[in-house]
Amino acid sequence: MKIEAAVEALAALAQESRLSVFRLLVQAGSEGMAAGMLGERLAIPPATLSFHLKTLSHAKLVKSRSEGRFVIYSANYAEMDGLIAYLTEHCCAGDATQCSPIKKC
Amino acid sequence: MKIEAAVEALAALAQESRLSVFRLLVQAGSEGMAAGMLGERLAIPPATLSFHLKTLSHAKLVKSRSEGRFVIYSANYAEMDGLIAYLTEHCCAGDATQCSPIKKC
DNA sequence: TCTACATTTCCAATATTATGGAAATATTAA
DNA sequence: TTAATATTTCCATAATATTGGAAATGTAGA
Repeated sequence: MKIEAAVEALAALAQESRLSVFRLLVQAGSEGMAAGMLGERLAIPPATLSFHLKTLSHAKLVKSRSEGRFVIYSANYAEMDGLIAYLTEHCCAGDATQCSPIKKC
Repeated sequence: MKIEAAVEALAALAQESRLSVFRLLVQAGSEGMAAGMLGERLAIPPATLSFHLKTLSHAKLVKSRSEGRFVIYSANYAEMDGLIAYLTEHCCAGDATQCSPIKKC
């Protein structure tokens, strides 16, 4: 992952509504969750939610698929994996033992 | 770590200059690096750098100490640890094996 | 086709963030 | 004390992000 992609992923997650959406999608697992359900659960109006989902999609942190008139969003674990790997590699370098995921090994 | 702190840490890192500063401080290790050296290495004007360092400090991602007329900044590994742990716990939950730091174990 | 519903786009208002010159502050050395 | 250097604060400007109502788009069922 390049620094530009890392910045974009970090920015996508650096907003409480979006981080909440992402967490909910992680909980939802691979089945994902419809946009409307996300909005209902988090009390976010449709237009606002759509804006945030677009931001997360553009950062590749979520995927979407259509099912009838529903749009089902799901977390993209691969991209999150990439982000965590980036942070672990570039932001713990030289002192990697201090970062918890590695410390656990 | 609460969601508010996670958002603040993510926001602090979600800007290329600041992420570069943090990476440089990680490389610098516990000795840290003077503000002026950071600005020189990254070609960031003093006022701009000071603004970004304040943002990183407020998010607790960097610490600073004075040495004479220099202010030495250093990475706060503990907070980065906390952020990575938060992301690993809340953003990979239920499917934790898909996140690389754990996959490596 | 018509109606209902899900979601997105459009748009404008508001809020937040980023930038950097200039002045202020702080420290050291002469 | 004075001059030099390091950093921060002040400030105005510009850029970007957030919000959500209303209209548009797309889909399913009657």
